Amino acid sequence: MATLDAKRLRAVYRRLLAEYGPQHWWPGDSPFEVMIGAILTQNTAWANVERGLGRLCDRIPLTPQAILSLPGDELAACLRPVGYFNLKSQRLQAFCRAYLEAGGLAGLRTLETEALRHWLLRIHGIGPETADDMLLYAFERPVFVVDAYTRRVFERLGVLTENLDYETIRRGFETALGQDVPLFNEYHALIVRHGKELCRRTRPRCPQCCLHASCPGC
DNA sequence: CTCCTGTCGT
DNA sequence: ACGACCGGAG
Repeated sequence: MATLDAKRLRAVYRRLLAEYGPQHWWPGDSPFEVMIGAILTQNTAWANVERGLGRLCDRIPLTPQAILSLPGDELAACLRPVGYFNLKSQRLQAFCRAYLEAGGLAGLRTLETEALRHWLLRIHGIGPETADDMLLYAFERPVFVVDAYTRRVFERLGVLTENLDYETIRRGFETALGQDVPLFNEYHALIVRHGKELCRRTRPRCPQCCLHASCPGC
């Protein structure tokens, strides 16, 4: 991939921030809650995740020990509004086992970012995007999160070409933008907001889009 | 590529 | 009645 244009990426960021304002993603929750939220929100609307977490919260404290003590089918029942509840019940418990084995937050925090990333990716149910969500929003590591919205928005803008693999895109953004945690945090949140509301897969609302003037896709 | 699944907006 | 949802595994 040709090097991403840093000025272009910053211009897009400024425009999105001016349009939507700060998104305040995951500011108040504990790192552990951010991590389980990252698993539950896989291909799932966040509103449904909040319902699932609320039901779980009513039943047990949100700790790895309590989540592991709950029988898998009862955990799945709490997670029903989330969708994929049987899968996510298993993924959540697999994550909690690994989390405790690693010595919890205190143990994980000592790892370098690359080592922590590889540790996360070895857990069943954690792929590149979920791992990077955790690295950025729970551990505040300078990792740019790439998701389906990122691909769609920047392909339409002519910044990305199709069929680029995850790592290529992630490194492209990180190289262009520098290691800036607050920027990565806000940028990803803005991309999600924009992809959801305006730059939708079908029938994108191009006439209302704040990036319309600089977008060759419409 | 297919499966996993409830909930929302259109 | 759909399609889409802050994806990942087989």
